[in-house]
Amino acid sequence: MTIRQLEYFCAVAEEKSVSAAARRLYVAQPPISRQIALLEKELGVALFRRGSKGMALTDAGQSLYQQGRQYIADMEQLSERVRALGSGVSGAVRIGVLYSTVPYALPFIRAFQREYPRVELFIRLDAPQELMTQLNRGDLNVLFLRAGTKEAAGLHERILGEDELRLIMTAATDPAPELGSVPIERLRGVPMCLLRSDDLWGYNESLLRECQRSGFSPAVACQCYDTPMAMQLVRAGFGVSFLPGSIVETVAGSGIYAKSVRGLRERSYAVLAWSENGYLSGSVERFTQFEP
Amino acid sequence: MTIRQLEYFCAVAEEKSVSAAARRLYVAQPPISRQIALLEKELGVALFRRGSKGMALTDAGQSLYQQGRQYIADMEQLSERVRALGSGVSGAVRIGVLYSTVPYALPFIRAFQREYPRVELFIRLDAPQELMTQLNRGDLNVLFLRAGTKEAAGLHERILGEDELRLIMTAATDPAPELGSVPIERLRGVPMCLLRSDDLWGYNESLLRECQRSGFSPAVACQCYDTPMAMQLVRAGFGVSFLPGSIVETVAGSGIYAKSVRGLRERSYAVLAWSENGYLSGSVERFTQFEP
DNA sequence: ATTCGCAATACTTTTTCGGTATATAGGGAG
DNA sequence: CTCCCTATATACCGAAAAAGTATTGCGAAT
Repeated sequence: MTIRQLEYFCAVAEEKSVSAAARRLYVAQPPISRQIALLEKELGVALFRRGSKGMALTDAGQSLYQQGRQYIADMEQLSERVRALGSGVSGAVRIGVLYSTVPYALPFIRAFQREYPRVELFIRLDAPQELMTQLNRGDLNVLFLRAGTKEAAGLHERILGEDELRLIMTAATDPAPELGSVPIERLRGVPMCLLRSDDLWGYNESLLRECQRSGFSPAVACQCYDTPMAMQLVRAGFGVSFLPGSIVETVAGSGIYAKSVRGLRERSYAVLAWSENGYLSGSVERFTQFEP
Repeated sequence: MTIRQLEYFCAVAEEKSVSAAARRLYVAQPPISRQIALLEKELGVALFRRGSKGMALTDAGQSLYQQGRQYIADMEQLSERVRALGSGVSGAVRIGVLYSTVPYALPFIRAFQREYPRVELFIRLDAPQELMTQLNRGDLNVLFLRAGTKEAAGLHERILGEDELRLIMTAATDPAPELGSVPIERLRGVPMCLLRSDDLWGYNESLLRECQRSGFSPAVACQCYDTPMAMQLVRAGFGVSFLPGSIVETVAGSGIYAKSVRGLRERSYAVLAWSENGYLSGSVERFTQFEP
């Protein structure tokens, strides 16, 4: 029993005529007769009562017709679903977002969602180490990260935007209260709350280099693992910290503000990253190539 | 997309290997590769990730596999259902039963039901004219009737059993209270409640003939259309009546009893009848041929 | 680096499927 | 009642598709 036999059969059942069905399907009449006969032989049932005024369904034919039509429709739907999945218009994308990339990630994700509303999106906000672990485990498909000067191993990266590194502080810890921007020399001896640098995608290393070019080493007050914690530390007066410019707006207020650092040329890049090896599903592929 | 392609695909998905699937399906390996490739081309999706350690499903493949297995199972089930319908092990039979054939009909139907429990049975008890109308309209498929000496037109008949015609009466209307059986001459002048004879399958005609052979005409008290009414009339003392022997037991009691009529040679045949022209579904065919 | 295993490709053979021509049956008109 | 018309079934042929055999190509493991 093949799909084609079912289609022929249903056409004949609807037209109540082999000839009419043949015309509708753009084939000759004998093949239809033959396939119907084969189907009947295989099932061991007469599906039609042959009369000179056309073909009428038997009980068995009636049953086959009702279910057969549904069956053919199911097949179409099945193909369509898989096709959609392959082309990326449906499926799922699991996204990991680093806190400081939120200003890039959210508009991107939103635009993608508008374009492909049938793709399920899962979003996880976490620290870079966690995100990487989950990417490698396959629990996440793509990450919004910060790229440093180094190339990350085993990752495809796509730059979404670049930011100036800005100093954030409270009024009490402002190294240059009288100026609109802070000369880098003023950072000498100022306690800083830095994000840990054992991940490849931070900006600490380059920051340290910049300070050393100015002839001093920064005073590290403490290190933390995520941006929100660093913000809390700054707010509590532990010291100052650095953030990419674009994220500053979302965390400013409540006693915290940002200034540029004159002489700090280092910039931070927000990137979309995904695994170099390993398989990308259609929807993930679409996501990585998506242009908002 | 064909069923065969789906089957090949599912086998490969399960074995995670083209070669293993080929062995399982008793075909060579290249056809499997080719059909998979064709399927992928048609759907525009990679269904497998090819590695030297076998084939692994992609997301699209995963989806197709889950639904495809179900789909194939559905096809099997579809075939089976139609086959069953054709062979008569499932389906429906609409049965009309004449009151006086109940002792034959019920055991027959019960035995059929035991043999083919998946066949739906609809049973209607009615007067012969009604039953015939419904048979001709196609509302009923088979009838349990009484056959007279005449052949019924347009009906196949199958004799299920024969009965002596017995006289039923109350003590007050017994024409021969002192005898165990009634000589036919005693019926002279005895009022009778007869079933109407304008149907072909009654026994009135032959009964009248028998009386006339004995030299008298029966005194007709009244005529009715169905056995239960005749019974009520007898019970109420309108007169005596005739019934096939086998039904007498089910209606005896409550003042009514039966006696043989000596000299009445006419017998009544319980028959299973179905339309001569017109199409018989598998289950109806089975029913008509059924031997309890 | 070599070899082994497995999937893909090239090519041949067989089967199946569709097309043309024709036979056959049933119904309606004269 | 006969003829004809319509519609389905059958016969046969050519084309397309599928399976089989042989071979290549690619990765991984030793």
